[in-house]
Amino acid sequence: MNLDSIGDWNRTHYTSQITPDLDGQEVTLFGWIQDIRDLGGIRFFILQDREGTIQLTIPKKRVHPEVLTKTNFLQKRFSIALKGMVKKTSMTPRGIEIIPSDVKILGTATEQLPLDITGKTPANIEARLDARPLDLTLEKNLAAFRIQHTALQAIRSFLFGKGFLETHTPRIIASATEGGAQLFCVDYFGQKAYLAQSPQLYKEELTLSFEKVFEVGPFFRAEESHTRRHLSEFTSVDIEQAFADAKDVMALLEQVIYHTCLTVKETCTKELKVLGYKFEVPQLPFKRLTYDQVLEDLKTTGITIPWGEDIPTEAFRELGKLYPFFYFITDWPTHAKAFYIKPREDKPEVCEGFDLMWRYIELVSGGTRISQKEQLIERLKEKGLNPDSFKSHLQAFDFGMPPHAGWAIGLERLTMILTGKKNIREVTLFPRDRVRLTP
RNA sequence: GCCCAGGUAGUAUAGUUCGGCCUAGUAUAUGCGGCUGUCGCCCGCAGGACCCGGGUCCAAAUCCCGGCCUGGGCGCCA
Repeated sequence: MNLDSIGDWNRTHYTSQITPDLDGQEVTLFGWIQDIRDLGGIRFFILQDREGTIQLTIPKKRVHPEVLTKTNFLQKRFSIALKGMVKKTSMTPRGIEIIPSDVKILGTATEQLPLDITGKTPANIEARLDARPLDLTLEKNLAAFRIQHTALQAIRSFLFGKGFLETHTPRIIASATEGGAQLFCVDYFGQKAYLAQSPQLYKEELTLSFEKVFEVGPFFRAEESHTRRHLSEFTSVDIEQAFADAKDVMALLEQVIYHTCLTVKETCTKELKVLGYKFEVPQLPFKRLTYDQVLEDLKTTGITIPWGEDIPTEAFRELGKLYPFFYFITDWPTHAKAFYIKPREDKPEVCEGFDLMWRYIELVSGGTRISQKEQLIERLKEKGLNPDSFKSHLQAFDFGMPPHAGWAIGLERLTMILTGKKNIREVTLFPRDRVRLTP
């Protein structure tokens, strides 16, 4: 098929901007054919663009013969441009339709699409991800990512307002930041290097100069996780603040979450409606549970965990039923947290690390960091890590490391909470997991 | 890494219990035809599938073995 050139046409409106008071006006629209209903003498197309849909109506005997000929070729997902007249009508849900006067075909599509784009026969996640570029055109998916976009925008503007600087630290690193073996190796000009699993060490080093920093970016974990809340590549929203402790950054965090929920609730009403999801903006302050309290609460559900042990998923699920919203867990056993988390001065077996939970999902983890070099070296050794491989990080502690604290939000997990999606891959454009490397 | 479940047209499913009535049903999608107000349009027609390999049996989508692939749970974590 010969495709048309876009020529000097410019879009005058998105579909969502067409209202009944534009009756009689000529508009230029760009978009895709989402659905076709041909009744014989009259033919309807649903035109979709980023912002929504609108009906194109072709009364076959009363439309330009050229338009009729052109629309004979149209199939689902063809991208088109059209000029047409806005017509007020009582016969469409939105009270308007477009009578095209000129149509250009800009892109074609296969006859048999790999997914049903009208939503009559929903596909499984696997089929959806295999055809992800098409899947993302579905209104529900557009809505989910619009919510993610809005959430991130809210977080950024809030942090800017609090004086944080946005930074960019390396993704290619020489040694582990968290310990353990869950790193992807890369060949760096013959040297062994790794993909960063977090910006942890760099953001701490930046508190020496910029004091309050944040970073949004992808990080990599080579864990063979097989769950609906893990990715091999995920997006982290990290902050680190000088002259602050866990209490300070927890207060900041709950404000960030509150502000984000409020913004999404207020500005994404259309998207939430499309998703059929309602969520309550959480009340401040969030509940703060200590690790010890959590163990007590779990006993009432019949789960007994010896002090010092990690809390298994099954227990978190029970806890989520007890606290079906956001809550902090504080005062974790020191050995259960990363080496850079500061032990409490009055009670060193417990640390100043915290998690922000949403039901059973660990959404954020953070804490006061160790700012004394000797203590950090000691903790590295306790964790079985070699201080020599952290040499370049440890030098920062010779240059006046301030007391500091920070946290990291899992952006996709936050999006799950804001959209009601149960599988993290649904809220990741092109998810990477244990088995998926394409598309 | 460990443990479960499962692979049937483009998509989603029925059928597998207890092998035969499966020449594999249904919905939707696709193609063709019809229809002037549809909006999950409607009506008719058509084409389209049992993951791969081996085994048992008169007979395998169905049972057995091996493989491949996928989903989910655990651990770990954001």
